[in-house]
Amino acid sequence: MRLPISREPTETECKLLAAALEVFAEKGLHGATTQEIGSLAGVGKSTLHYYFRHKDELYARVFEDAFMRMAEPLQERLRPGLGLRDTLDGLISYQVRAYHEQPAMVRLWMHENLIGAPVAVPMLHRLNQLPESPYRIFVENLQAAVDTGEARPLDPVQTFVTAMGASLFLPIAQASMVATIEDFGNGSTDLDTFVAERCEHIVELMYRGLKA
Amino acid sequence: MRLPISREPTETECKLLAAALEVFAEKGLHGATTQEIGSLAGVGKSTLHYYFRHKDELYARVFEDAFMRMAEPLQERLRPGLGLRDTLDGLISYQVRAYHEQPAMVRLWMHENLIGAPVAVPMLHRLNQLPESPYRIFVENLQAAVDTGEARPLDPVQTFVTAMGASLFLPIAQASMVATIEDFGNGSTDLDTFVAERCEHIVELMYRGLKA
DNA sequence: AACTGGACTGACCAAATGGTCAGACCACAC
DNA sequence: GTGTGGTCTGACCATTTGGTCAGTCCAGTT
Repeated sequence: MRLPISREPTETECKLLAAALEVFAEKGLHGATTQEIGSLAGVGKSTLHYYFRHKDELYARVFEDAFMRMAEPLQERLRPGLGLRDTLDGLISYQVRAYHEQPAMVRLWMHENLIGAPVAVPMLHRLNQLPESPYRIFVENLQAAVDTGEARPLDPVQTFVTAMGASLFLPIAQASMVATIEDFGNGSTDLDTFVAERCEHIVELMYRGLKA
Repeated sequence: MRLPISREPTETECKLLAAALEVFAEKGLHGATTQEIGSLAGVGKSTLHYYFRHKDELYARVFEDAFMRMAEPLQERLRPGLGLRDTLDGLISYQVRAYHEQPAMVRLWMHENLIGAPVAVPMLHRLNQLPESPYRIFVENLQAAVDTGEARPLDPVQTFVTAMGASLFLPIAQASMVATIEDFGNGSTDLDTFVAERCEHIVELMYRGLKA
């Protein structure tokens, strides 16, 4: 009867977390049903409520896990002291590739944004407080590039938002954008090669646009 | 008893469409309830089903109306023959401002993307077929700039995606991004001034990044 | 064998969902 | 007055929802 607290997660628990990630990413917090998550994990929905009292608690747990799993590799790529181009490349190349390969993460985050980001906003504030926050380092490296004269004067926060948008927009709006790529692209390019070319395109565009 | 077909829309019908836009933008097709839309319009949900047989039909109608209302002004701004900078500015300035002022449209479109864009994709294909499609003109103007040597060689479709992402990302991910702006911004800037500066920032960045 | 406690479930509940339908209401025509 | 036809609604229905709960099952301990 007691709820399990802080111990090695059961195999069932892991299956539930994996199933929940999939279903929450597909349908969002409100669209997902505990029934469907349970079935996908191979258990009844009662078992879900046994491990995670409420849907919201499971959701918060899933989102935090997924978010940290995506943000961690950024910390290796974005080191303090990197030059303008390496800083841009560190953020953009990783995000373009990672989110293309794991579209579930983008979907999960978009659903989260559409309900007001109740889990993401506190997480971001906590993360950005730390000196090793990759986003903080990106902004600080940009500011340093401005100070040393490598980059022209610019608002590093604006540039951060632009870099994020350029990297994430394709997976975010994939359903709509693929239609346009089909209409205007040279026809032979499939989505995978388009994404592969995308890293170089964004980094080159932004580097040229930012350098002094 | 008969369903009304092709006549001047009743006042109630207009109220329902306006209410539906608001609720669909907030909660998406599946999250919205006919009950809530009806109440917001000041009628019972039976009235909604009287005018629009099914929720899906109302949704498709609302989305198509809203999409065309947003795309139309672009046709005035994006004319064939514009130079590189004017083409960039035509798309970006309008979208940054319009979607900041009407965040409901972005939300509606994001929800639509998350369910696979069943209404948007056919619409886009239809729109892009036309020679006066603003997206087509944007891409063609970019290609022309490359051909005349005003711009360096580049893939105009990649550039289109980048321009869309840079313009739309802030309203798309507002809930999360505002947190980061608060953490790293200079503190005094509120969202409105950040958005105002955003147009110039993106256009300048992309123009410098694209020109030969 | 008897007991314990965690893992798990089927049956159940109140609430909410999209949708239906018979009929009320009302301005207008005859 | 007596229709008529469009507008609108309350009551209703089958289904699904998140969540509860009593109780089953079973490995380990004594």
